[in-house]
Parts: sequence; structure tokens; C-alpha cells
Amino acid sequence: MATNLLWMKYGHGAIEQKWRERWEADGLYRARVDWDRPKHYALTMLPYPSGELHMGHWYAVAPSDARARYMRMKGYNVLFPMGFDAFGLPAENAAIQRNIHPPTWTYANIDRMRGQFKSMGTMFDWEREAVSCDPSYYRWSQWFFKRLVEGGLAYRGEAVVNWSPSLQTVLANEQVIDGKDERTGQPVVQKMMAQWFFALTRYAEELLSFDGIDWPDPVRLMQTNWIGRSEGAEVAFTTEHGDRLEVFTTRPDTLWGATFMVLAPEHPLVASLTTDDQRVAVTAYQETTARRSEIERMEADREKTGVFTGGYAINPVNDERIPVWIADYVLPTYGSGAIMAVPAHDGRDFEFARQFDLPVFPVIHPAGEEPLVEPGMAESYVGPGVMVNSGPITGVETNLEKGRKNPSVAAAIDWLEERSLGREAVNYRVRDWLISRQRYWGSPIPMVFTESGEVEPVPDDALPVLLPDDVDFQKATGNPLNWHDGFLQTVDSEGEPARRETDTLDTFMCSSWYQLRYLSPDDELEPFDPEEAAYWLPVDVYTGGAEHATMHLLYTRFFTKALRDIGLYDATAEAMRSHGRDPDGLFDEPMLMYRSQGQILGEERDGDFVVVDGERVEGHVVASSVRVEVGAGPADGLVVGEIVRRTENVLQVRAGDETVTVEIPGSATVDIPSISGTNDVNQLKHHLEIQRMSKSRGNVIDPDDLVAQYGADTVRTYLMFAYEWQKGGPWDSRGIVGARRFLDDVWKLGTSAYEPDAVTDEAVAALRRLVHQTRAKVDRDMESFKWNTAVAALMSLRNELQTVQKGRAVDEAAWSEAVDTLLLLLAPIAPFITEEIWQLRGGEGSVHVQPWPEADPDVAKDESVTMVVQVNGKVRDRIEVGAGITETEAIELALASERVQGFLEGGEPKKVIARPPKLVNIVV
RNA sequence: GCGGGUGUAGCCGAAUUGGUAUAGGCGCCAGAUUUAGGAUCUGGUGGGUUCGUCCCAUUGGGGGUUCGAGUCCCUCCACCCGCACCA
Repeated sequence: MATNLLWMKYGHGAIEQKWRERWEADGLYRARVDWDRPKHYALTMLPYPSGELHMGHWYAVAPSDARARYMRMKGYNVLFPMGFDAFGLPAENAAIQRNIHPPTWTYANIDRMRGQFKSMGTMFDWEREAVSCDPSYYRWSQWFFKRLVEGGLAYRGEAVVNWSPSLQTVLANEQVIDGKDERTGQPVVQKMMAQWFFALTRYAEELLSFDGIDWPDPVRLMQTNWIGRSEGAEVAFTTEHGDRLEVFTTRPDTLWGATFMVLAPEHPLVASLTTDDQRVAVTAYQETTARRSEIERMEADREKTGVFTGGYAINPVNDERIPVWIADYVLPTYGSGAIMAVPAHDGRDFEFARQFDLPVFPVIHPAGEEPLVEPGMAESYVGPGVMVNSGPITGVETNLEKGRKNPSVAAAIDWLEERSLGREAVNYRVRDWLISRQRYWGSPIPMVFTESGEVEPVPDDALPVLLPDDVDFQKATGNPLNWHDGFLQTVDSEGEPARRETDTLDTFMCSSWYQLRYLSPDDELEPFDPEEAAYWLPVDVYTGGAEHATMHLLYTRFFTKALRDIGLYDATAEAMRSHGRDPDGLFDEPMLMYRSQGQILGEERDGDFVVVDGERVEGHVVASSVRVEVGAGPADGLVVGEIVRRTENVLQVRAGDETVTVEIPGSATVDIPSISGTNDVNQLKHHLEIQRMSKSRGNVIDPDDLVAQYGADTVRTYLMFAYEWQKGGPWDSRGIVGARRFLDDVWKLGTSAYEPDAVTDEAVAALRRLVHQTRAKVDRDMESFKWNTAVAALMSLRNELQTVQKGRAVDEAAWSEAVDTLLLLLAPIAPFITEEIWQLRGGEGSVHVQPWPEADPDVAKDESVTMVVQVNGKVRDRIEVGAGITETEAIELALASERVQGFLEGGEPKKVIARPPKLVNIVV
């Protein structure tokens, strides 16, 4: 390679623009099916086109891009596409507030963001871009919807749903947080409505299994908890009118302790159970409940409320007649919306019984304790013991296990099943996926209502049902499709006048299958091309935020399984077989591996000042009160300053030029305004303000500005270096210069001449050893998503190369190998600068299509190792030894060490533990 | 309340899984260069210290197992995330 290069300053602007254009012109990032090469489908979550890429997008996408580039250099044919999840509320809000039509706003944002992605240096194949609000995309969302309807996996049903008055739409259970809409934070109310659903619960059991996929434990756990499997039994009670009143219970063994029943106020049998003298009270309670928002209903320690219906039901196990109440602590959407109440052994039932003076009847004798006595119980008993007063299962042991693993539950289920009074059952917390939205900017649900009230699908050849682009958002709130005659009026299959469904699909449905559309985004005949799918599916690595754990990541798993079961992968499986690929099990899960990144928070501010009062005692201060002052304004106090350090109850406070030690005894008061409630010493270290970046807080860092100032390579390198990726953390605007200095150094090393002088074999071997160790290290780290340590290893190599460049003791070949290695290992992380230097050094072709530099273990092997010698576990000496040293030699050397002898003080070693060549520990 | 995670230097973070704690970076200090600032370069810095190629302490606190613990166990504290009347 040429060594006499003209030194130039590293000018990122021109370099990045040049390579962006060159790569695009050369089609460097086109991804095409090639059955002769192993494939790798890398996918990262597609953004909502809000208008700008923010730091969070960079943090998620840049490392994902680096990983895809790494896989490409490792020899894989890599597909790494990008698109836009483009339906959703913000576009409508822009339409309402600024009178911009949603598609106008959306497509302008997409253009801008696509350009930003390009500035980032991503290897996206833009020919495969998919945009969910394109008719060519949502046509297939509608098509899938119809297939699910035909397959019995989508249905229209009347159900209690979350209605957001502020958004004028229903929301999925997953979109309601703490009883509030997750987007606006406004309360949500419960409403009975006819809506479209996907039969997610039918897959609850299969979704609990994560066999064959490598997903992070926290996400698996969240999904498992969200699905919420409970084992128990369904038991049929009977009302006095002879109606069957079914309940689900996890504790059928306590049936003999049921002293009343509670129905959700919305339960269909309430009307018939209610007696005339209770009707007024019952109706009033139902109305109150309906008006009450979800958030009020959930308030943590609200007193139990409820009303007696006047009706009774018969307990099938002992024919006891027990009163039936209604109460809002029984949810209409879980189980059958009715419970048997066993106050002696359930906390909520106990509370309700005490509130309304209902009987409590214990049926468990607590293990190792006196029998429960009622009246007199202070709380319900939920521990282990022995069943009492329970007919056939009296005397059976009960423990804390769930379901049949608990002997008493097993006995009760067996007994119920023998008599056909009930049966073993499993219940899930998760509900069917509500996909109707009363919004304009979404894919229309392709159904029509006939005049006779029938619902029928729009024929496939009439898809897509297009969104009209002449809607009037100013006319009223809510869905403008509702008063758009041109959209509303259509004909049914008989040619008779019919009305279109005006609900649109939840955008999560659009993003449940987008990985398929990338395979053939322009396909007009089918949602995805089986030939492409046969090669690329499934997604090998998926990256994105873990906040989607119970929404997108659950929905897309469901969707893949549903498609599999209605045969939509059959053609793909056939294509796989024709290419000799076994399709077995490849359509069970959409993404084989998933990794999540953390969040970049706003910049940490300086520590708040503390104001300490108390007295000075022997050089330090004993505090009587400590309070945190927001900002650094003037304040009166014995010590006023910033907390530098805290150990237990001792603070180091920097007050002006001196650092004062402040002891905070338990009697002192601590006041931290930003942490509510009573504060204590332990919270003092944690009061630095760290917040999410947001416009309202004025702490947003615009990646475009950083790119202009430092270059995209620097921003990428910094984001990958500064954090533990899974964790994220606060932005630190000072740190980025370190990444830039690193790239400046790489530039100098790569573009300056190297003249060997006084070459030694040792120097060559040492450099080559480090080079190959770095190859191994970076390879491992890129493989396992540990970008920060990969960059750190490259920085170390940089440091060593700078030293070597001054010493000039290695030959041209070793130097070249080292510089090339640095460039190749850095190429996925900083694609522009490495490409430029590669070309300047006369490299053949793009640096990004070079094979990954694999480590040669023989070269990387250490010849000598620093052996640590410990005495009683404390390091006392370090000796350079050969890597192949034997145990005997190691012990001999260790005992011969003068410094070790000093610590032995003539004493005889009791025991010597040797781990050659790393360590010898001498115990005396 | 239930479930999960985290805690290492002034800050972000390493530690090849029980074997040299603090790699790498930021910051900071000193010097060089510069009209100045910034940038850059050189050296230093990690707590204490009698400043030494020495020693002691140190991975949120306390205790334990082990020749040896950031890593394993017990316990307490703090912070973060998820769920939250789910029968």
C-alpha cells in the first residue's frame, strides 16, 4: 500500500457527502436473494414519522446498522430494511390544529427523516422501503384482516371497552396506563360497544412459550405476566330463578367457605336477580359505575363499595343459599365477570364482608396454629394448612402451590368433575385484541353494513378501501369519515345500498406484519413474495425499545402464528422446500433474536446545592438539618455547597474552595423537594436531575447539529461508546469530543506516512499480538451487542499505534496489518471515515465488502504473562513468566520472590494454591 | 401490594463468569503552542498516605461461604422498570 500520502485535515462534511452519493450510485446496499450465500435478516423497529430523527432514533438505529454491517463483513447476505409506521394520531392533530392534510404532513416528514437516516450512514436498502399509510401497503393490511375474519380469528363483538373521551376513540387494553390514555394522560372510561377484535386469547397458551427464540428475560417475563395464566376451576352456581351462574376460581377447594357472590355491575344476570325493593339501589350503582372512570375505579385503597341485589344463588357443593351482590371490584372482563366470595381466605372478599357485615366462614385450619375463630378474625388467611368444614375434602392438606399441585385444589376439582358441578379450567388475564379505532388516519376496516343489518366484507378486488382525501376536520371532533357521504355510501354484494364501516385499524396491526412487506414492497399481487420470504424469513435479529414488550412485540408474535394457522405461509414453505430449506418451525415466531436498547435521557444538570445547619465539631460538621436547594442561588446556612460524595451518613460538601465533611445523625431532618414524602440521608446522592429529553424541558439535543459539527461517524461512535446499550443513560455533551479525537487520530494514523527504523522481532510480535487480540475482542463484542467495549478496544489499539508510530520499531507489513485491522474493525461503526481512508490507502473496492479480519489464535497468544503472587489472598508481587509455566515452577518462582519472603517473615507456608500462569496464593 | 432489575472514581463505564478491581473515555491538574480564547500536543491524576518502584483501605451498608468475592449466599438501604381489586 502507498505510504506517501499527502496529509490532510479530517473534513467530515465533504467525506460523508461524497460517500453517501457514491454508495447510492453504486447500489452498495442493495440486498438480493442469493441461495448460494447464508442470509441474515436484521430488522430494527420502524419509526413513526413525527418529523425529525431525535437522539433516541440514532441510539437505536446506529448500533443496529453497525451490527448489520458487521454481519455483512462476516460473510452473510444481509437484509436491513427501513420504513415508516405512518398512520396515527399526530397527523390528525396537525390536520386539526394547522389545517394540513394528514398525508401531506406525513409524507413531508417521511422525506425529511429518510434524508436524516441517509446522513446517519445507514446501510438500508431504500428500494425496499415500506410505508404503512401507502394504499399499496394498507391494501394488504385490509387483505390480512379479511383473511383473519375468514379464519375465525377476527370478529365483531359487543364488549366493555376503554373509551377515551379526549381522543374520541376506543383503545386497546395495552394502551391504557393507570386508567389513563397513554398518549394524552387523560382518563379513560368503560363503555359497552360493538367493536372488531382479533382472537389473541386463543393463542395465550402458545404465546407463553418462548421455545426456539432468544429474547431477553425481562421481556419474556413481562409478556408472561401480561398474559397472566391462572389455573383453577369453573363452577356452576344456580340462581333462584334457575339461571346458570358460572364463576371462575383458582381456589375451588374453598367452595365450602363461600358465603356470598359478587357480580360485576355490568353482568347480564343482574337484572333478573334484582328484587323490586333493591332495584332502585342497584340501578343507581350501575349508573355510578358506568360514569366512573377507570382511574377512579382503580384508586389504590378505595373502600369497597357494592349493593345487594336482593337475589340469591345456590352453592352447588352444599346447596347453601347465599346472597348475590354487585360491586365494581369484580371486573366484567375477567373470567365470567362473577365470583364466589370466600371472605375467610381472600383479602378482597374479607374487606367486602366486613364493609357490609356479611358472614365469614373459615375452611382452612392454618398449619401449626390454632383454628381460625369467627367472629374475631382480623384478616383473611391465605396460607397453608388443612381443609376443615369442607364436606368431602375435609382433612385434605392445602399448600401454597397453584392449581393441581395443591392437593386440596386437586381434590376439589376431582370431586366437582365427578358430579359435573364444575371442571378444571385455565383463565388468562389477557383479553382479545381490540383493533377498531374511531379515527380517520388509519387503514379503513374493509367491511360494509347492509340495509338489513348484516356485516359483509368488501371483495378482494375492491381493495384497498381508500381513505378519502377531502375530509373536513374542522366540522366536528371525532372521526370525519362519519359524515363523509362519498365514503359512507356504498353497495353490498347484491348491489343494494350499504354503509361502510368507518372504524380504522389499530396501527399496531399495520406494524404486526411490516417485516413481510419489506420482502417485496412493490408487489401488487400478494402481500409478500413467497420466493423472497423463503430465503429471508424469519427475522434473525430484531432491535428496538423494550417499551413495546406487551404491545407490538406480543401482537407481532400473535400475528405470525395466526398467519401460519390460516395457511398464509404455505406457498413460502413450498418455495423453501424447492430450494432445499426445511420450513419446519420457521413460521412459529417472527423474530428469532430480540435485543432492546435503553433510553437516552436529557443532560444531567449540576448537582443541586445543599444547605446544612448544625454545629462544627472537631473539624467536621454535625448536621441538624439538610435541605436541597434547587439551583445555586444564595442561601443562608452553616455549610452551603454541592455534594461531592456520600458514604452512609457522611457527606463531603464542596463549599467554595474547601470540602467540608458533614455528618448527618438520625436526628437531623432531610428535605429534598424533588423527592416527595419523608426524605432520608440515603436519598441525598441521587438528587441530580436527569430527565427525558423533551421540547417542553428545553433539553433536546438535535442530532443534525452534532452531525454538522462533528460528523455522523463521530455521533455513531460516541453513542456506541458512551453507554451500556441495554441501559442507556443521560446525554453528556462534553463526552462527544473524545469520540471525535479518536477519529481524528484514526485519520492521522491512516493517512500519514510510516517509515520503519531499527525494526525488532519483539516489537513486531508484540504489535501483531495486540492486533489479533483486538480482532478477537471486537468480534466477540460486536457479536454480543457490547459496542462500548468494542470501541474501547479500538481506542486502545489507537493508543498503541501512536506509540509504535513514534518508535518505528515494526516493519512495514506489521504496521499495515495493524492499520488495516483498525479500519476494518471500525468500518461498521464509522462507515464514512473508514471508507475514505481505505480508498486513500489504495484498498481494493469498498471497505464495507471486505471480509471481517479474523483473529489468528496463534498470533494472539501471549508468550509471557504477569503472574500474581498473593500472600493470604493479598497481592504482594507480580512476576513475568512464560505462558507454559508448570505448577511446580510457578510455586518455586513465587516462593523465591524477595518481596514475598518479606511478607512470609520466615513462616512456613501452610498451603499454596497455584493457578499457573496467572496466580499463586501462599497461605501462612 | 406483587414481579423484575440496578448500585464500581467527580461523571459514563470495564473486569474473558470465583483469581492483578477501576480497561477505555469524559473531566480535572501542570506544561507547551497561541495576542487571547478555543482547538491541538506532552505529562500527570484517580480515596487516604510519612508521596515511595512502599503500605493501608475500597465495588450502596452489614454479615457469611472460600486459600481467594465486584462476582456466590443471607440481610438491610436506595434507585429504576413492569403490573396493580385478575377472583
